[in-house]
Amino acid sequence: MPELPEVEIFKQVADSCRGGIINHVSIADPAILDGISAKDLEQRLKGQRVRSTRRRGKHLFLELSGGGTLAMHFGMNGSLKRVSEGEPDPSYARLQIYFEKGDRLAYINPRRLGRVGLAENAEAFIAKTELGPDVLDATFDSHSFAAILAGSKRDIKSVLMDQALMAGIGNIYSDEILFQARLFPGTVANQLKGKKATCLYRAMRKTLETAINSGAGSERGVERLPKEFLLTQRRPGGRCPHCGAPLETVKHAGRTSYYCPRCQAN
DNA sequence: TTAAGTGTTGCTCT
DNA sequence: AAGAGCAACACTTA
Repeated sequence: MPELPEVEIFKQVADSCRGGIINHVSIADPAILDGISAKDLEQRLKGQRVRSTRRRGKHLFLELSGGGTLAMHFGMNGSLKRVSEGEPDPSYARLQIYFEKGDRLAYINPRRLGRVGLAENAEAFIAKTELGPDVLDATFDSHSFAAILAGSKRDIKSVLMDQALMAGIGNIYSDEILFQARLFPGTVANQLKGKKATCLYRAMRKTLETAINSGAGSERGVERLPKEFLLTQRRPGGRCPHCGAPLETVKHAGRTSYYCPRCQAN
């Protein structure tokens, strides 16, 4: 679930904790830590404040008042929740940041495929991880997007999901974006030039923005998406919201793509 | 009961 | 060098 729209919602959750002084940190599962021990992380966080938050693709950064940035990734599932004092721990809360006021921020990660680490700053983490530009960043315009497509002979679905080329899109939203753009997932990227590339770029931005505004990542997020979204039907037996044809699936690199065989012509 | 499937990423092998 | 296969993990579905 956590692709760009969901992580953007988690960012808003983290923002609501800005300014609070961290009293202590509880790490229920050190396996989700990346490159730092539980003890060191607690030492580094204690007494600090979350000064600001940033997002790049599917990564969330909590920038600390005294330097250092907590870098979070949510894996194939996972979320961030603000928990009030006295409320029980959410299931699968692997790490919790307790604030002096009593509330806390819970990093939830059932499958333990996500990671939390401490970097000097977001830029350093981004460079090390080789993350491409965030697809919703204002500087990532249709020309930058078209240039990436022109430089790849791979299928468009893989290119959209390649975090080193552009960051934020995963299996779910790439299906939705290609559906909105009426493109077959196996279309070769460098065949999408000019108007076609621009059309796909606009579909990408609009789809992600719509998902964020629909409260993606909150509970029942999919049901709150517009009914013309493929995602509302993205399951075995689902039908195209546009023409009613049964959806079909193809596999690329082990990932299942859903598409409408009539609206997304090969 | 068991096995296969799943929203991600990163490694290995070709 | 790009792309396939698989492993990491926990849970759900067939």
